[in-house]
Amino acid sequence: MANSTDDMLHQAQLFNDFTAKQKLIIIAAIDVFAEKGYAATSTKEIAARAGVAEGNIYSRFTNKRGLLNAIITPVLDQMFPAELDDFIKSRLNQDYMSLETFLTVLIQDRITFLQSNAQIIKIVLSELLNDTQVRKRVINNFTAQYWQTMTHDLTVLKQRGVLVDWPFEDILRAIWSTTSGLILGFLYFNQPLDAETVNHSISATIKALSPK
Amino acid sequence: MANSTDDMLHQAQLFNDFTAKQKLIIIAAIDVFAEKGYAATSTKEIAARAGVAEGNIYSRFTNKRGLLNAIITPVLDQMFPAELDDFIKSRLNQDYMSLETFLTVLIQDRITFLQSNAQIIKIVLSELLNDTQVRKRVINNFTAQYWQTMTHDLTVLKQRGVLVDWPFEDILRAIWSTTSGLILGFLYFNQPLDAETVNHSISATIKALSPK
Amino acid sequence: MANSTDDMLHQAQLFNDFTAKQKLIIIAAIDVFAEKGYAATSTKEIAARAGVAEGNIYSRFTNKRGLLNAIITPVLDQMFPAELDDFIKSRLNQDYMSLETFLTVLIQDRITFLQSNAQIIKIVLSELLNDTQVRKRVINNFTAQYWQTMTHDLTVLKQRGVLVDWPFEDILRAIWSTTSGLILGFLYFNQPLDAETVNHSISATIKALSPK
Amino acid sequence: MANSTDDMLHQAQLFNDFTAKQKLIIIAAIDVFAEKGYAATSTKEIAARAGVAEGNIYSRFTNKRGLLNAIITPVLDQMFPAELDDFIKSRLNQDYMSLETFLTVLIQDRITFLQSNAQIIKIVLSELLNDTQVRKRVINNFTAQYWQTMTHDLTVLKQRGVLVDWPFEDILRAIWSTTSGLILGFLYFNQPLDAETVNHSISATIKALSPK
DNA sequence: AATGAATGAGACTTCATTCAT
DNA sequence: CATGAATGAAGTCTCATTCAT
Repeated sequence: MANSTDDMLHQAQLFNDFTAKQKLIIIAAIDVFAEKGYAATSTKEIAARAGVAEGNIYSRFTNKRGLLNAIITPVLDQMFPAELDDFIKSRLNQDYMSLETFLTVLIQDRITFLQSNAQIIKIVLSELLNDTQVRKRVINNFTAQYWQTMTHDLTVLKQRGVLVDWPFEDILRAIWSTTSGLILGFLYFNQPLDAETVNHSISATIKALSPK
Repeated sequence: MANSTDDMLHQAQLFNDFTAKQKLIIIAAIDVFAEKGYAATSTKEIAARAGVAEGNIYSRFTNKRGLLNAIITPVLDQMFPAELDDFIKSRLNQDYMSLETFLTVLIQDRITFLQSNAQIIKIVLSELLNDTQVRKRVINNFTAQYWQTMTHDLTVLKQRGVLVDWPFEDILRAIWSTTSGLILGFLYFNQPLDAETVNHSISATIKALSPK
Repeated sequence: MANSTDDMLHQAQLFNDFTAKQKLIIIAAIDVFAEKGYAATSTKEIAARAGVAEGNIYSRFTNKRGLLNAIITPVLDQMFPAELDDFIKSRLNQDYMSLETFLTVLIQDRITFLQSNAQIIKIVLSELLNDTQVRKRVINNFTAQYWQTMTHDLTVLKQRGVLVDWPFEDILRAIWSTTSGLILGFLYFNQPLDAETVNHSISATIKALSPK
Repeated sequence: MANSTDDMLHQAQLFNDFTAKQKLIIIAAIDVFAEKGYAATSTKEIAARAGVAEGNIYSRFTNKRGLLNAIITPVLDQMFPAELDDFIKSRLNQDYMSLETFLTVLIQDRITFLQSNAQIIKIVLSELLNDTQVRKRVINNFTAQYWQTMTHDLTVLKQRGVLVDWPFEDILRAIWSTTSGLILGFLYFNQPLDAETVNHSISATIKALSPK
């Protein structure tokens, strides 16, 4: 499946440091990696799809894994942002910030992110399951700053009595399960990602995490 | 990582049609496929880990993919069961069956299933992302009978007013997202799967799917 | 240049631990390595010359360097023997052992050895110049036992007053320079290795190392 | 190992026809060729070590082998000089010229030459073993004029009765074996090249070639 | 049935060389 | 003239699969 125009525009932003030909390689690699998986993809096929000589891959990315890393790194780095959305940041410490607003902004933001990077997300996901190194990077990115930011904010909500008093792990899992379920259905099973569907998921999460 | 004793006992049941030597191959293949992914695993490594000659793989399983299919088929076939748990079946049509009981039994059952087949689930999951054929089989298994069974039961609950009035897709996604999130955390990120954690997930799902 | 019949008989003894097909590979590799050097030889050419599939090289010898090592190891191990020729051993401690006899037996023995392993010697020599690892192995083989054996015997000859009183290094260099010069002329410049030529070299060494 | 200052000064003389940038390439190539051998060296590494673009190699030296030839040619041309040292020339036809003087001057001169061109000598040596073309050039340089000059002078010494009456091949081999043994020990095995060591080698050669 | 040696296509990668800038 | 990106042939090595024993 070829990248959509939107994807290509978005990827153009992610890979600004690369030359035009390098971008061709990256675009092609994203396509094939997302379709068949990293291990089942040959550099020959990538080169052919990019319309360049195979050697280019190695002069720019050192080796096949270097190409993979160049692709997934920017997405990995943005997957668990160190800072929350400005809107949330500005209102969270004010007493009128509801759980509903918090979760809505949070989940919407991540859905937009995941959808914008659909193809790369597929690759990251597949490697997450198969590659210990990638898994470690994800865990690291998660714990490094995101965890602290989130737990800080969740604590505020807990103290205000609008959030269920569970361990943060369970709360975060609930949020991410819903978000991921939505995206995976969209990415792999042609399920819609329209406003109503998203709203149901957000609504489900809000209810799930509200105290009884 | 080697299979646990529980896994091996469970797998012994799944693969009763195979000879002892074939089971050795299957056990070994499950281990390596789950660890590194199908594409990154060589038949030589499987044979070595099983302690048999490489040729044995081909005499019974035709080829590498045949071995994969032999492994994932029984799990695929049970992943979306055509019939619900006896307890649910017996009570669902009675008016005192609560959403809470329904979801608790349903989710508990799938968690038990997924956990019992942890290694194979990893393999199925990875192939789901990378292999169109496997994805089609999953979709097929899902829609064939499970969908009808579930929608029938969910309809009953909806009519009784204890279930939110959303499309079945959204309801099923909510259930499966929670369940999968729990299992994936357990399988890939060393998260616990103890009673409290499971209860929180189930509780979250119940709240999520209850009408306001 | 193909191996001579003598070489092949000799090599059959050196490589007894290998199967027939492995020996074919070794014979072919010796030929090409000796002719063009290790680095300039492709495994494809070796396989073609041996009449086997290229993969065989890797299943038996791990990699290209493994094949080189299999070839040079037995020769390296015999190049600087830990024990001298029986004849020398038996007579050296007797008072009538002359320097002439000592050197004649010693040099003749090494010439026979070097000539019998002509092709492999070429390979060893080339690697000696280009590969630090091989150089270390040679130095190690030299110092491990050969040095002690030789210096012990040379000491006896010195004490008897029939050997020039130089450092052992200089004496050994004189012996090996002559021997090597003879062999290299034979191997690379089509010079003869007949009795008269050898006798002149031995005679030169005897005179060179006799006290004035 | 980088070139010593002496080497660089010496090389500056050998490669006067080249521009500064070309000399940088030559210096770098000498280093790497001497260390790993011609075949195992990439032009990319040479360019990197020289601090120039890879294309420069090709604009002046045509190709990799052209670079090798540019390096070894001046040394090959001087290895077997057509004319002997002035001192020898002037005195050889006089009756008081001793074998001792002859060999001392001759060997000292070659040792100085070989030592001054140590790195290039390593390259020449390695190619001598692996490359038929280089071997032919050496043989040609040897036979072209050096052989005639030497045999002429050796004949004088023979007639005067101060030189052993062997074929010239054997005499020249004795001289060159000793000289080469000295240099090789110095180049590859960290052996000393001090006055005493050299004197022993020269002394050995004199004795070896004196009539009994 | 079982073995694992053998095969050869094809994977990843290197590298001498070219050529547009 | 200088650069180094680009090329693609060729190299090393892997691996699914076959088949003689």
